Amino acid sequence: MHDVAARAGVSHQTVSRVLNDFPGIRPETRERVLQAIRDLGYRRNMAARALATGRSEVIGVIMPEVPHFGPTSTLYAIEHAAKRVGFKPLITTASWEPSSMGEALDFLLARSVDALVVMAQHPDILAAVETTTDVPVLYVLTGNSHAERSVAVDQVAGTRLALEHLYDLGHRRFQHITGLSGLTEAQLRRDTFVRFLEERGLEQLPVLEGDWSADAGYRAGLAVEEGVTALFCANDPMAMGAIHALEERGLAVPDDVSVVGFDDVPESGYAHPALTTVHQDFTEVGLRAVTALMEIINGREPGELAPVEPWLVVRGSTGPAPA
Amino acid sequence: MHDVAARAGVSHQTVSRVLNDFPGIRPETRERVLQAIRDLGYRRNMAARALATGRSEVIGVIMPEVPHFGPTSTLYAIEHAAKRVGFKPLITTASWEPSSMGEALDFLLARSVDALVVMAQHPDILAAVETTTDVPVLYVLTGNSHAERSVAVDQVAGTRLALEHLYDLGHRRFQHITGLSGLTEAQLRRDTFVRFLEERGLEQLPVLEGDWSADAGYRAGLAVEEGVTALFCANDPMAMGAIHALEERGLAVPDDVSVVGFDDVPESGYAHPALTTVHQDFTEVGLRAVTALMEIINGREPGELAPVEPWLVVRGSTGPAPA
DNA sequence: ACCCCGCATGTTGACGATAACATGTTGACG
DNA sequence: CGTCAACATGTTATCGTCAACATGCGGGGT
Repeated sequence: MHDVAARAGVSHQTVSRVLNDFPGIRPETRERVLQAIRDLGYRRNMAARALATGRSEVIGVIMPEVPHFGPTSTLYAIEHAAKRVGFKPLITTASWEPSSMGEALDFLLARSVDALVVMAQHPDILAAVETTTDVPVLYVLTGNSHAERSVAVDQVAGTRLALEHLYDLGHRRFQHITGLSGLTEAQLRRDTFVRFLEERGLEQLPVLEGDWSADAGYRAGLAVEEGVTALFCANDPMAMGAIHALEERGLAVPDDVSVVGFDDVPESGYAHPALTTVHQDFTEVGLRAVTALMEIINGREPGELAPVEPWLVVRGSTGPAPA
Repeated sequence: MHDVAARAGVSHQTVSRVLNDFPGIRPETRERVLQAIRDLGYRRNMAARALATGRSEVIGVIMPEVPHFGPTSTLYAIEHAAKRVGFKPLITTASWEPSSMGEALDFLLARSVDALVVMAQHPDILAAVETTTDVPVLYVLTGNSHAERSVAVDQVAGTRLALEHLYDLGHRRFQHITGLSGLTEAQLRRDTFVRFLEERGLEQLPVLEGDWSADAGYRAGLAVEEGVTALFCANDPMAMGAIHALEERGLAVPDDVSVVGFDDVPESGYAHPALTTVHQDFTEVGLRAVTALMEIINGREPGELAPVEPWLVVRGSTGPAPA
């Protein structure tokens, strides 16, 4: 910066002002500085800037350890939204063990991130984070729990859309393949499933434990009970695995069993049969998250953090209940 | 840091030494400092550290703008490998326009990243990057071009595995659905496809343009020529889309047409029919990339950057050529 | 008893930017 | 013609850390 100042024949402070778009710089001076910057290929050192200002224009993002569709899509959405306001995400993964979460936090906070996005998949850690720091924190992908500080797709609504669709088609014997045990979204879908059956007075068959993977879906599909006609899967890959298993067992989809997934991954329209699924708009989630964080960073109150509404995409994997 | 020093009754420099594991500190003193750190919940300011040392323990990663399986898997692999050596990835996306790439570079270099991973999907930008900076740069996912500074799965080998498999099954009429035009990996798979047909003296039918998406695969599948019995798709989602299209046209897979994908996404084993595909070990790519970068950062020569070998996973979507 | 050496720790000055305050230069106005 | 804003720019201190050098202290060799 000093060199730039010398070359432009001004003080380093003037260079700083040009860089930060301060008012009250003669256009001619500004041009001289900009030219010097170009000539020298100067790039400002953000570490120094961060030290002086306490801001870094970086958003810390804590991701789950396994790269599933939801988190990665959201990450991309955050990146794109953040880029437009000059921020970038600094990524770290953490499991839900407190030590892992603690390390992730330490790392990000030590780098003086301006905000934190926690893709908190486990309820226990939520509180722990907030007490550790005064950096604005937003939870993402937590269903609609922690509504105060969370941006998420409404899991309860999504689950109900799927189940009502099946119910309306005449199905009365339901089973559910869960997401990875302990994660808030998996738990919300599961709880809503159980409650739905209760409300309608339907038989509670055992819930099948999954972990989001197509492999788990396949295994669970092998364990689906006889007589079940409606299978609600906590995500699309598990639905694909389950369909594969059902067909191996001689059960046709949707003639014998209707299957619904969750996420609407881009391939789901081309599965066989094409998958009926709940669409989640992760782009919107990322956008709202970044928008809200910017409000907080700039000292304004973020608007209402309404849950993002999912919608049902009906395709070939669901049909009327067999007689 | 000053507060910690005061509380432990030492100078701030001693605190610094403890933090950085310098030798020659009395165990008792070290313990006192550590206790003070714990008491005060002190966290060191990496911006200041970065300013003083010029190192940040951050790896800049430039990703393509669209979150496909390969880049995201690799990103995760990089994150996991980097975490073990105390680094984290700072993410930015860029298209292959020079301005976009330039912005991404400026952002990352301004933050004094210690190394750069470029998921360079376009050959033109490769050179541009290197002249801009003296930070160690590694290209990832570039096929086996730029072997000097690149870690990648051997695209030529992978493509040949797929094509030889089909050839050995008796297929003689091939078509190819490409990845997004202009990207190095798509180009390598395409070039290798064309060369393979030349070598075997097979008819060159038009190459079908895709963009990695299942939608594009579906559209291309509708355009597959009559009489084609072997379809090589540049990735798995396009293969799924294409299979869907073929079956809509009354062509059975694999009885009429054999289809091979690329990537081995976790769902491909549960597609219908299960997809024969080329497995790419992105975890290995990420690991090798980080390992090599650490060598360079620490002033050692990185070992040979051998391409990662892909392998073929044969499943139900390929079979003998029809008579 | 003296010297010198090595260990453990303290002191000072970067690093590269911003913030707060200080200065110089115009031009309008009484 | 002198005064005082308002504007444009310069000067100095500061952010939190590390590196280089300085210091104090105890002990072994002669």
